[in-house]
Amino acid sequence: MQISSRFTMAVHILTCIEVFKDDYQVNSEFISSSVGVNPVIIRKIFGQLKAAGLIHVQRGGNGGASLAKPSGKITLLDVYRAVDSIEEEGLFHFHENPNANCPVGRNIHYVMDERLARVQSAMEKELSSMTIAEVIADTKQKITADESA
Amino acid sequence: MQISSRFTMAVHILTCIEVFKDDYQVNSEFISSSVGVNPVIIRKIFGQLKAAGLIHVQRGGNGGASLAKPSGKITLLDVYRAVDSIEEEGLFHFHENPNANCPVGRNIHYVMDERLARVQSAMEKELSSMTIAEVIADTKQKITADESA
DNA sequence: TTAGATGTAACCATTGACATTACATACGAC
DNA sequence: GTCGTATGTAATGTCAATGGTTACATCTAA
Repeated sequence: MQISSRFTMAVHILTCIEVFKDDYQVNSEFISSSVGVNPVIIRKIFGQLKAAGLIHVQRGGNGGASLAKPSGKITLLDVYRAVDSIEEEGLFHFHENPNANCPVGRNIHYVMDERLARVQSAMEKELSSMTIAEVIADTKQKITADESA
Repeated sequence: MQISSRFTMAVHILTCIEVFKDDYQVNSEFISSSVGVNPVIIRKIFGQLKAAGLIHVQRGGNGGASLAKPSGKITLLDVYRAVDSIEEEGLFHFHENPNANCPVGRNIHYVMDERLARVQSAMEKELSSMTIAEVIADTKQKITADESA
């Protein structure tokens, strides 16, 4: 089982918004061309990023998206939480019907929960240490390097 | 997207094997009752755990499963890798058709890969720090505590 | 040889992701 | 105010993975 590509698409979207903001109208059509998916998919992710307070979205002519806060203040954890609804469920999915009449079945959930939470925390800590600003910086640097080659 | 419940089932299975080995014949039927799923599911996970060298499985009367190595030598990462085929794919799923004609689309994969690998490593490091022996010890302790209450 | 266990193939149902069309809704410019 | 343009979202379809279940071949200890 893998984490949905919505996450990498969302990072891609935020990067595009910032990189192209001065030169293009960054709307769902424009971004869909860069990401390589249907514009509707982009709009749905727009909705999730907007709900999380990461971007502003405007309708109408000259519409499109813009960052709601500095890229240095947006961590990959923010993005991950915005598009993957792990809040309620957690990263791990526990089997649902362990037998309460079995000593192991009755206690395994309790015993594992703390450990699974630690694993998820480790992952989230790493995600929270990275910002969109860094991704943008690396991308721009790569673009420049490619052009001079 | 969540990690398959096969992982927590596998931990449950390994715990059962060790906890009940002296008092019961621990076969797929027995375990399925504790885990709360169909015996065939248990047998499929048997196959994955066996392929990973974590258990021995024996057919026929008095058959069943046993640990192939001390529980203290089996980490949760071993179990995770045994049942979730993340080896080839990785934890994250990248969108597959970024536009090579777009400066961002052309480079986003390269820029993100290193970061995603770091996140996965952080998670695996945490998983590798926990052993089945610890899960068993906590489970036994919980059972004793419940009985004396 | 036989009872009992695993190994596995062949289904089915459900779920979630992602794709796509279509259209209602909102906003800016004139 | 109307008109062009972009978002918001419902409806539908496809595809893959999970988990459930039945059935049966295969193996093994007694």
